[in-house]
Parts: sequence; C-alpha cells; structure tokens
Amino acid sequence: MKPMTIGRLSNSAKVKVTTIRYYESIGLMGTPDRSASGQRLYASADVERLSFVRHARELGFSMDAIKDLIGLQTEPDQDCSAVDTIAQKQLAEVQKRLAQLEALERELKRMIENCRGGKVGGCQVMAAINDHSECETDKHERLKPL
Amino acid sequence: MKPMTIGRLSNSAKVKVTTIRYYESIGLMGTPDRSASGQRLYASADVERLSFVRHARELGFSMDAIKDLIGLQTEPDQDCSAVDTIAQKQLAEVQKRLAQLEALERELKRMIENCRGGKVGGCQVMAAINDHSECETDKHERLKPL
DNA sequence: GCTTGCCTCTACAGTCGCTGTAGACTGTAT
DNA sequence: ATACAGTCTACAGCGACTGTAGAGGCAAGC
Repeated sequence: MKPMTIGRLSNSAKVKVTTIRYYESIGLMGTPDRSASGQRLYASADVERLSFVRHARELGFSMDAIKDLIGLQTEPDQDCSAVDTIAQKQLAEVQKRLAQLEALERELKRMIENCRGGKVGGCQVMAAINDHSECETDKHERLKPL
Repeated sequence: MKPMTIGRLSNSAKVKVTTIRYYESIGLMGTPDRSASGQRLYASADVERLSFVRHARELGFSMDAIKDLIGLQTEPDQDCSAVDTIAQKQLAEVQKRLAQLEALERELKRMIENCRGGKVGGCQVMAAINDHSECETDKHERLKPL
C-alpha cells in the first residue's frame, strides 16, 4: 500500500491533476495526507473514488448529485431508493434535453433543406431564423449550451 | 418612429434588459442613441435584430456564429453558402450531441432497470457507476453540461 | 410641488466546472 | 551537477449570462 503522488492518481483515474485539486477544493475528495515536503499522497481507494466521480460526470450528473451519491456510498446500510431517485432525476433531465435537441434537429434540417442557394438577401435560412413564428422550439425553455 | 426605452425593447423582443446590455457590451447590438438623461433609445429595427439573436440562440448557435450571421445579414448581395455552412455546422453539432445523449439515456436506463431495491451497499446503480468498464459513453469525449 | 413606485443607469461579483498561468520548490535520472 | 519533469499555491479566465448595490430618471396621482 505505498502512497502515490497526484500525478499517478491522475493517470490511474484519468482525471487531470488540476481537476483533482479542484475537486479537493470543493470538498469532493477529502484532504489527502502530505509528504514531508508538502506533496499530496493518495491511496488506491482514492483511485476508485475519483473514478467514481469521473464516471458519474460522464453520465452527466451534477457535482451536487455526485456529492449526494458519495455521501450515500459511505452509508451502505441505508435504503437504496435515494440512489434510485437521483438516477431517475438524471434520466428525466437527459430525456428532456433529448426532446429539445430533436426539435432543434428537425428545425435546422427544415431550414437547410429550404435553402436553394442564391444571395444572402433571399436566404431561406436567414428567413427561418428571422421568422420563427410557428416554430416548435419556441415553446421550450431556454436551451442549455450544446 | 418614436424611439423606445430598453424596457420596451426587452418586452418586444423577449430578451431581458440585462441581457440586452450584455449583448451591447460584446458588440452584438451596436451602440444605441441616448436620451438627454443617458437612457438608451431603440428603434423597431432593433426589435428585429434582437429577435433574430434570440431565435438563433434558441437554435443553439454560439455567439460567434451569431456574430457571423449578423455580419452576413448586412451584406445581402453575398452568396448565401456561408450561411448554409454555419447552419450545417450547427446541425452537425446538434446531431453529435444527440448521439451522446442517446448513449447516456440507454446507460441510465440500464442502470435503473437493474436496481431491485435493497441497501446502498448492494445497489446496482452504484455498482454501474463504479464499474463502467464496458460502457459505450466512455468512448465519447467529455460531456458538455446538460 | 411632492410623493410613490417603477424604470434605468453603471460597475462589478457570482454562476458552473473546470482550465490556464506565474513563479517557486521537489524529486529523479543521467 | 545538471537537466527536466512533477508538484506547490494563488489567482485569472472561459461562455453566456444573472444578480447586486447604489444612484438617478420619469410619469401618474394627490
């Protein structure tokens, strides 16, 4: 069980060094031991914890949700429905976002198909952006960044 | 053609007052006339321009892309292929994002379906986040926020 | 004229989840 | 001994806004 430096942890868990320090600063990673010269020292359990965070991020969970999940992980005797709830919420958000993006895709395709070339002045794409009146995306809330 | 204040423009174009000022600060809205007391004064052309920006944002275009589109709008005699290119690029990004989210949806569904209740210690959702080894989302680049 | 109450002004800090930079120190290989 | 990669702290920046503070402007009712 020899401790590893932050760089090795970074390689093992595939999370950048700077990001690890950031996670520490927001309380996701606890405060690691330090060597005599002040370098952070990690154990293999930290690789797992950090990988867990990375996987959860890849699944689109927010930092807050991940904090909750980590909290639950440390109480293995609790009922697992809290975990299920968080995952369900995440799925619902993904599906909502999917619906928005599908509407967007239809809209963009429609715009592009109507474009027959020519000058900007008569461009149907421009016209479509300008006259958005009967567009379904209008009904949705503001789109999060792509 | 009586000029309107920023609040009326905000109502007409459905863009918040603060956002209008922000757009001005990044050069999307030009510098409006001012009343004797320093209040911004807009014309109906500004409603159209601002609505155009809002529609483009709703379609997910980046600020840079919108700047380009506005630039093109002011030269109506140019060939419209530049507009088409920007829209195509946007569609491609939407489709890429859709593919990512669909993979995510499958993954989350799989996780949740495997959950049979019980204690956190044996939770399959947790296990799925932990052991992500054969997960397709791993192959994708980092996910943008939902 | 005066008050009420909303509108507008500027300037700057905060959001999220990091990333990048500067400048100094540490550890290891040759 | 030297070179070079790794690590440290502290802080600024990203995009696209949003929120705040504190001041001044404007129209309507009394």
